This record gives sequence, C-alpha cells and structure tokens, in this order.
Amino acid sequence: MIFKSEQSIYTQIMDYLKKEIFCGNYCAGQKLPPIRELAAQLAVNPNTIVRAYAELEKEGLLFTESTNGKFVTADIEFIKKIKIEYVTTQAEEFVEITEKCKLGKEEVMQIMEGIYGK
Amino acid sequence: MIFKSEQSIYTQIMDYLKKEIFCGNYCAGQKLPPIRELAAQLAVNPNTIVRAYAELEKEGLLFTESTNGKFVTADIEFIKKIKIEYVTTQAEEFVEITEKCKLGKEEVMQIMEGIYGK
Amino acid sequence: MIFKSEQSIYTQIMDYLKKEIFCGNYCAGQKLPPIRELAAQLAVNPNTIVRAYAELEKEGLLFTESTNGKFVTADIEFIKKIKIEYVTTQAEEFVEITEKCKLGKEEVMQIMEGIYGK
Amino acid sequence: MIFKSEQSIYTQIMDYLKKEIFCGNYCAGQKLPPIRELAAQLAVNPNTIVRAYAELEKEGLLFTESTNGKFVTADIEFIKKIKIEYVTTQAEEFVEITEKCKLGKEEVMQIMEGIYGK
DNA sequence: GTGGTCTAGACCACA
DNA sequence: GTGGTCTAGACCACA
Repeated sequence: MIFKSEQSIYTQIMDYLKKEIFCGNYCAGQKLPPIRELAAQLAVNPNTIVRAYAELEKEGLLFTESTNGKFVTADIEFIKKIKIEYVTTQAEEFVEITEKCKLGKEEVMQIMEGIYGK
Repeated sequence: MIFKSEQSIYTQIMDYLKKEIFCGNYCAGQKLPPIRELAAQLAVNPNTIVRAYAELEKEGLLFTESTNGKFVTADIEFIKKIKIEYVTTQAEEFVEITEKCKLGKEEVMQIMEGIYGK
Repeated sequence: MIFKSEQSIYTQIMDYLKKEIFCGNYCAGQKLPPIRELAAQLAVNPNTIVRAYAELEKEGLLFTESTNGKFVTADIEFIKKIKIEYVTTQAEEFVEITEKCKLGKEEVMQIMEGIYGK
Repeated sequence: MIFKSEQSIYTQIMDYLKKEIFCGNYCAGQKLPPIRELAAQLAVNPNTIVRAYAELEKEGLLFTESTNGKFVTADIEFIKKIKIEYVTTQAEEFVEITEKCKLGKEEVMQIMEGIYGK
C-alpha cells in the first residue's frame, strides 16, 4: 500500500479552473482573471497560478494574448471534447472502485438510477 | 475554494481495509493481521493501526477477541450494507461533478455505458 | 470472581468531566479548558485528554470549534437525558448489590429514606 | 483530581466474602474454605486470603477454631447489622453521586421506583 | 503473542 | 494559541 501524497496545489487549481470552464463560469473566448488577482483570491503564491495557467495552455484550453492576459479557447467543440474526457476519467475511476468491490454493471446502474431518482 | 490537505494516514488505512473487506480479500469472520504486523508491513506506527482498527470497530465492521486478535464481522448482510453505502457515496460525488459540468442524466449514462461497453 | 483491574485514566477523566457537566460546573455551551491546559492541570499527557474529549464528543456531550476549542453541547435536554441515564446505571448497580444481599424493595427504600432523613 | 489507584486485591476478596455471607451462601456458623483452597480457586496468593480472613475476623464476622479452620460467626443479628451497614454505605455513595448531579430526593426516588417497576 | 493504554514530544493546519 | 495526527517506545492484562 502506498500512501497518497498530498495533491499539489497547482493541479487542484487546474481542476478548479477546468470545472469553471466546463460549467460556463468562464466562457469560450473569455478573459481569465490576472495572475495576481487569482493568486490573491485563492490565497496562494502567484507562481502557482502561473504554473496552472501554463499547464492548461499546454492542454489547449487557454491561450495567451501577449500583453493582454490569458483567455479561454474560443473552440467550443474542443472544450466539449476535453470536458467529456475529464468526466469519462472520473467515471472510470468510479467504475474501478465498484469493480474492486465486486459490483457488476447492473448493481452500479441501479445505484446511479437511485441517485437520479431522488 | 478550499484546498484539500493531505488525508490522514489512519483514514487511508481505514479505506484500504474497507476495500479489502468489500472485495472479500478479508472475508466475514476472518482474522485480521495483528496490529504490530500490519504496522510493520505498512511501515507506520502501531498506534496508527490501533486507531484505524478502532474506528472500523466503531462502524461495526470489526470485532475484537480479547487476546486473540481483530476479526471481520461475521454479519455478511451488514458488510453488504456498508459496501452499498460506500459505493453510493462515491457515485454521488461523481454525479456532483457531472452536474457541475452541466451534463444531464442521459449523457452521464451514455458515458457509463461506454465504459462498460469496452 | 474476576478482580477489577485499574480503570484507565482517560475513562476516569471522562467520568470527571461528565460530572462537572452534569452538576453545571461546565454549563451548556461553555468552553472547556484547552487540551494542553487540562493535561498540565491533571498531570497527564495531552494525548490522554485528547482521547477523553474525543470520546465525550462521540457521545454528543462536546463539540469542537476548529481552532477555537472544545465546548459543552448547547443542548440542555440532551445533557439532562445523559445525566439521567448515568444516574440510572448507578442506581441499578446499587440495587443489584441489595438484591445479592437478599434485601427487598421495602428495606432498600427504608435505607434510602434514612439517608435523606438525616 | 486524584486518580483512583487500583483497589487492593485483599479488599476485593473481603467484599466478595461479605456478600457471600450476607446472601447466605456462607451461613452463620458455617466453616469457610481452607486458605489454600480459596487461594487456588481465586488464583491469588494464599497470603492475600490470610489477610482478608484476618480483617473480617477483626470486624467480628469470622472466628477461628484453632486447628479446625475459620468459621462464619453464629450471631445472626450481628451479620444482619453489618449487612445493613454495608448496604447503607453503598446507598450513601450512590446518593452522593446524585447530589453531585443536582438531583433531589424526588427525582432519585422516581429512578429507584423505575428500576423496581421493571 | 494478543490488544490496550500511556508518555514525551514532534509537526501540521487553521486563523 | 487552538486542536489533530503521528512516531517511538514503554508497560500492562490476559491466556
């Protein structure tokens, strides 16, 4: 057994920003908060924001306008694609747990239905 | 936004043991490893195992035979119940993410089917 | 016949705190002494106080304000209920002794009256 | 707060023997088990039994027939008197707890009735 | 050998 | 300053 080490803050911030983009709080093409501003808001070091933005840019979700700041990509289809990938990964992790617990598809689907049925 | 601090070791060990019980690696009624043995195996202090075992005992998954060791409860129905509760919690967390991402039941179920279809 | 071994320190401290709460020395909603302070005062290890406080919290008599300390529950009715349970247990132990000694209700009640009549 | 030290074994044995006498398991005038026998039965050192017998003899509940062993006093009235004293002491300790908990005579008597009513 | 309790003391998060 | 977790290790009861 290996103990999970603490998830690094920049990946937590990446997750946070992704969700904000996926849910439309930050729309396609919209300007993101300046680094210093977001750093202050989340009470973290500005370098941490720099890294989170950079990683998201590598993934193609953000782009830089040199002196103007960081923006969400305008490509709605791309956002949609990444969102589905993200949710699929979450779903796979969940299914992995259910398989570890020896629950079959039917039982799991029943639990899912149960949640939506509430 | 609040950053998750590292999950404590004893709760990670609890989670690990629960999964082992849920999947049948530790069967109902079976003896668990002695405190000192598990501590050595996981390279943690015996007190940390004492705590993990104690918490699981409070939940009713374990019981103590005074000088004989710790055992998984023999109540299979109870284990099943706790397992379903555990998986349901995981499912709810997953659904919460999908809702944050503005995905409806149909889309989520399609993703689930996709995973099972592989 | 089994000889009672010494009662553990943390349970003695629990008993002590319960009585202080039951008699109103610590009122509903009142802050309890900080762990380290009570540990110093009772000349025990802080961990022992941690445990006593934790057990009382599980029973619902205490609650934690994260960085502010431990407090007696504000629920006066709950305190009253636990108090009656505690005294009833004491009464049952006493009655058990009288029955072992072959004393009936009348004789016991007479002894009780005798004490109150003093 | 002073932590109760463990009650000494000989006093626990005294209590045990008293109760056996009070309830008639050892009748007035009856021979008590030989020291070695009782020591073996209770898994304690014979000297501990010697001390318990000696203390009970001082109280007048036992007497020695030089080469014949220890006997319960034949004085039934005396046994009765000591029994009442013993139970009264227990009652006083119980009432002390109730007073510490700020319960009045009526509430305590109600609890007692509750136990007898079961 | 089994679990249970306790100490001394470190280090952490939160604010 | 507040509580929470953890380590290293002692000592205990039970059998």
